[in-house]
Amino acid sequence: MIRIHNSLTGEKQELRPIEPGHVRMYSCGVTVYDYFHVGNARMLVVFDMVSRYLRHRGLRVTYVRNITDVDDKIINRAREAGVDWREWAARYAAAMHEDLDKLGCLRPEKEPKASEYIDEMLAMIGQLIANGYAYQATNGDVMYDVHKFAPYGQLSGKRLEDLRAGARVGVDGAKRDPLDFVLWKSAKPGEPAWPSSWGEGRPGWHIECSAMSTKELGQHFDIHGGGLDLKFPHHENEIAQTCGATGGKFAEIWMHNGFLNIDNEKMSKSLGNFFTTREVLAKIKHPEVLRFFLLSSHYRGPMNYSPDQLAQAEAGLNRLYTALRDVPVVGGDLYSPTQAAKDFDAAMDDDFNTPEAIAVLQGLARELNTARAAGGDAHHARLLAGELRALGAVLGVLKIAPEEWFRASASATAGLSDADIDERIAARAAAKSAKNWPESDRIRKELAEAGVILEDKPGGVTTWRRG
RNA sequence: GGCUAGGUGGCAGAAUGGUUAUGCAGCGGCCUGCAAAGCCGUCUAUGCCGGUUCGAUUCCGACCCUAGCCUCCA
Repeated sequence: MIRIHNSLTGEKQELRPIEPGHVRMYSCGVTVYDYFHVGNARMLVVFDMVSRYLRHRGLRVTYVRNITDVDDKIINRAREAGVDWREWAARYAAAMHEDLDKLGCLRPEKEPKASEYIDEMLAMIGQLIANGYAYQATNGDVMYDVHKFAPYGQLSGKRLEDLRAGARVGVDGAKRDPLDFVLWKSAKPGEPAWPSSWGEGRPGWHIECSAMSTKELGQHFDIHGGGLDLKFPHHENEIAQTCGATGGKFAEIWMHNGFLNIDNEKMSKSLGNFFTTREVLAKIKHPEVLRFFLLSSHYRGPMNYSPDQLAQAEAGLNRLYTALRDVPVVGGDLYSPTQAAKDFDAAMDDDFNTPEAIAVLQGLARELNTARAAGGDAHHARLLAGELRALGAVLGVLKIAPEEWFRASASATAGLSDADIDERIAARAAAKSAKNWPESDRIRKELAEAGVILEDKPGGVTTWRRG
């Protein structure tokens, strides 16, 4: 039984797909106005992990993650650069795919772009007006009338009075209520616009997700996810829109991932404390390091980004790859579900407890190290290695050959080449056979200073890895 | 001010009404020419004050602190 924390109720509930055996899930993707930052990466990796795990448990998954390509930020950036907004969005959508591929995120079944769903948005807005939930304001914008939707605030636990008491909502003269939000913005010169019954204009951000999710998954589906900061107002507004237009149910379970902070503060442009995923990927040994780090803490809690944390993630992964090292894989990985596999599933079944699942992997590594030690059970070791790889794959890690992992370097260009290293090792082997220990140690130290660690194995074999 | 989440050992991070995850780091041992890796052992913890209980880190209440949302934001 898979249990998931539902933001709507604040409690864990059993996942019972509306259509038996088939989970339909949607997550709000990124706005492609720039390279996405590591905070975005957390959300993308988290929901990729969710979809991978549900598939691992034998469920069919239809995962839809949108691309927001109609947005103020895109329009402004494109204008500053003197580029067409479509071209600008396409450029960063392509970059996003490159980085996501590196991070091991599978492509969702559908990746709708907002600009291709204008008709669906207009239809939904029309329905909202017909149902009495929306109105055209004096400035031409079409607004959602939050008073009319009784459950408004249910997801975020906010009441309209409390929101107003906040007194931080700017008063817009065109709105009946400061909390009303825009569905359709009337056209401004030089901005993208589409014709509509309410005049030329473009969609508001919130209506995009309602229209795309309804079109691709139907109005009633299983899981809707996104970052915690989208809970209010974005997801609250999505509920108001979809339920207001269709009169039916929307997502059964709402999932929100916590923030990735820097120095215990949320990343933000104003504080200048954010990193793009692209620049982080360039600094680490392998993309799996970032992915492993992002999954090393429970998805709902906050976590802190720091180089030290990445180093710890690399160390953890090192241990797992070390266990897999030199264990022959014959005809693909052998997988025989054991207690560890059951423990892994039990941890993941409980609201995707990836830290505990990783602990199971570490336990498996220990078992594997024992089995493959001199005098151990080589056949058992192969089974364990296959299992470790299979479970790692569910989290999207341990996907490369151990040798590749150990030869990878955080700084791809600097340092010694593989051939250089082999040459020094040969020189050291000669010194060793002459029992010239000072020379042997000198070479080892020299390599260590270049970031290469040597390991003498039984039988006079020396292997190396980049630290 | 309103609402929400959280405060666990040197670091990160789970779990749990009583038997002290996991990884990194440290210490001791085995192994090694010496190392590295591995294995074995081992030291550090549950913000503060009350309450319930045979017993609370875990449940309840107050307090302190932190973060987030209330405005675009994963």
